[in-house]
Amino acid sequence: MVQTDPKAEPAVGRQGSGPVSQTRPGRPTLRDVALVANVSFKTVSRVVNNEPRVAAETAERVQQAIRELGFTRNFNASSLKHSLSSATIGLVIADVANPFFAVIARAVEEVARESDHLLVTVSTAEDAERERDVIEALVERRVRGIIVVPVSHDHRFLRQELEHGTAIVFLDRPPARLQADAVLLDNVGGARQAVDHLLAQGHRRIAIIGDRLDVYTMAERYRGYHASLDAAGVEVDENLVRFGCHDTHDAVAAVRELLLLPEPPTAIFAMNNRMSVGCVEVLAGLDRPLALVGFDDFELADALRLPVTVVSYDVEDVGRRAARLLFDRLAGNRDAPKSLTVPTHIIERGSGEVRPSSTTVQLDPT
Amino acid sequence: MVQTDPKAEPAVGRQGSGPVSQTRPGRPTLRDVALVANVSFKTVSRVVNNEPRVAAETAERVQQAIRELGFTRNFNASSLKHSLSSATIGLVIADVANPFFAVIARAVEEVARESDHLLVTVSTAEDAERERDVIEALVERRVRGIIVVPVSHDHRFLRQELEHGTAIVFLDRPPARLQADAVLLDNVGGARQAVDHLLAQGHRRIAIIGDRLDVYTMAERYRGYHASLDAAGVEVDENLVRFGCHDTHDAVAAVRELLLLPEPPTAIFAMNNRMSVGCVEVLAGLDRPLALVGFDDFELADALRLPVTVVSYDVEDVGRRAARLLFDRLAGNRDAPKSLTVPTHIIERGSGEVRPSSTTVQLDPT
DNA sequence: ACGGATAGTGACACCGTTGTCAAGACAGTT
DNA sequence: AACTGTCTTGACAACGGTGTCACTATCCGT
Repeated sequence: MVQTDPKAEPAVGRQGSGPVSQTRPGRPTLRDVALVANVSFKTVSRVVNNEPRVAAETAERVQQAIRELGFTRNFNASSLKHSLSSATIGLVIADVANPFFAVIARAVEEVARESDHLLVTVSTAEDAERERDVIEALVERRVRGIIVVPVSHDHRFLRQELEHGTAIVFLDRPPARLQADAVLLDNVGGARQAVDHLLAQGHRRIAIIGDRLDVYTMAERYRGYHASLDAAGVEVDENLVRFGCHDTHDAVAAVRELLLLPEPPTAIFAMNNRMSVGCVEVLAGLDRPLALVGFDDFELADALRLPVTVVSYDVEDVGRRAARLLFDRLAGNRDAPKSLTVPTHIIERGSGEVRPSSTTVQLDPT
Repeated sequence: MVQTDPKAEPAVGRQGSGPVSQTRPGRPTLRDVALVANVSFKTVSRVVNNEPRVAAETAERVQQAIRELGFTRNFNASSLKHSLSSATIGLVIADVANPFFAVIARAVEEVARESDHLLVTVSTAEDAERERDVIEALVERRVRGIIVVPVSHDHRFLRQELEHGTAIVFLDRPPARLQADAVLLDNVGGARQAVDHLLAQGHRRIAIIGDRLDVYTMAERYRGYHASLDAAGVEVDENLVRFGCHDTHDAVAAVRELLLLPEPPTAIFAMNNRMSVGCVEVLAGLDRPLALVGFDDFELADALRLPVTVVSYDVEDVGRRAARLLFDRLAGNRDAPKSLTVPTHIIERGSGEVRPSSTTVQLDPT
């Protein structure tokens, strides 16, 4: 039972009947199994990979040893050999806790699983430096492909990766200074729909609340806002334009400020789901609510005190398409980079159909 | 300058001034870089790892070659060498798109990032077989640790993994037939708080809606429900007990059924955030709403037509603690398995403070 | 009885990297 | 000039697997 042989022999006695106590830390390898089963490690490899040319009796003995030692193949080592890297893809997003990204993550993971790949999800927190770092980390791990919601404005550093065979698909925002696949939304069109809708209700003082303008989607949606107002001959009042709101909390503050203006808006266009939620928290407390249309649908939007009219689109589909594009590349597709645009549509729930009130809205400034 | 050695030479000409066109597919290796920089591959390895003993001029030449070829170290190969596997941990959850899990994922990723680890997130969809499969896949990739929200009721298959050095922490639900670390909620206590609260408002017919009873958290919360009613001397009416609701949709159906009972409930205890949302969707449409207390807080719960009273707890903290426990193990802690229980508290928002109505509630059965 | 096919197995090189060791160059000592 | 030490570099063996090939034993047909 107790062995004193100081040499490389693993802690296996094999003269008892009970399970062997694995003294040595670390995982058993093919060689350890081979020693126990009394075959060469190559034969163990054959058994592990279900290769045909193994005698049934030998295979059984090997299986027994595998169970006994709790052997599991080292996937990294085997993929090292045939150089096709770990069956893994990467997803680079801003923040998993944001429902938009969470749904994307689920869709991508689902497609990945269909192709027997694992998904590594990493967050950038909208930081360009972190973006480079995490992509670097993924490349070092030799993921086969990366789906990225980009932050930085220069993706030339990815050109060599593409040439080396890593598939890269951009999601929600296009690549900058790089030719690559992308799945985007009709941001301009969606924003136009939103603002057109508010204009049609008679609104003229339409505020807009969003994140930093250097985020691609924000810029695009702002373009749509502009285009809609321009087409209607309504001048943009810079006082009603509020960028730089990063989260719900910022949006709440922005709405409060808007309401305290000498000439407050009668409607708000919230540029993403975070902004919408912030708006709702304030607007729900008002007697005579402002009109609100938000970009992005979100759960419970219809169960709120003020059910929110939104510009919606199939988020799951966005993720799925990006993942499909990626696996298409991995399967060998060498066509020129493709860019898909997913359409948007408006869902009327009430908040967007509020008419402008003649009297100025009151807010208790707390 | 030009070398004509027919052997092992990669597709690199090096007689021009412009960037070298990489004809050969596949990634450059240390050897490729070495060939270009005219040093041994070991020297390149030194440069890549910032080892001290390299002449400045040599290092510069190597760096140049690295940039030129777009070389990136193969992390899998290096971790193969020193046998401490890829700096990666795994997170096994039911579904990333569920806000509870999304927040957990973010918290875990954050802690992982602090320790320079990547996070692989995989979903089980509450399927025990998939649980085994994905854990197997993670182990094959030699993740250093796994945080798992378990589904199956027998985790003995993980014992050998633990012995082999893979850290495993259970989250939200305890391990079955295995000694391992866990971070849990005070499910019984939380449920008691919820039902006690409803009893205090005068309710006696308190319905309960939840997922399958074989999910640990459901069973525990049901115990709390029972305990509370028992203590108050109220008999449990089986008609008011609705299990097997997997999603929001199922919950909606369950509430509809409850309302059509000859003796409908005056209050509902929703056993998780999915159930609460389902309840809200129905209750918000009623003239005289039933009382509702939900387990799990959720975004916008306070902006709903019927602001929802919930049993809350710090979800982020749950994830963080699990991750800390994991990295603590990876750092070498060999203490006996620990089990943490995160406390819960009630947040009153209105729905839980509705008094029982004397008249029977009416529902238009659509 | 003999050549050839085939089943079963092992030896060995190799994947891309790091650790170990040794060797060459050069400076400073004695 | 010989010796020591430091700096710089390369050869070579791992790490844990897989692919290739060669070898033995058996089986078949003639």
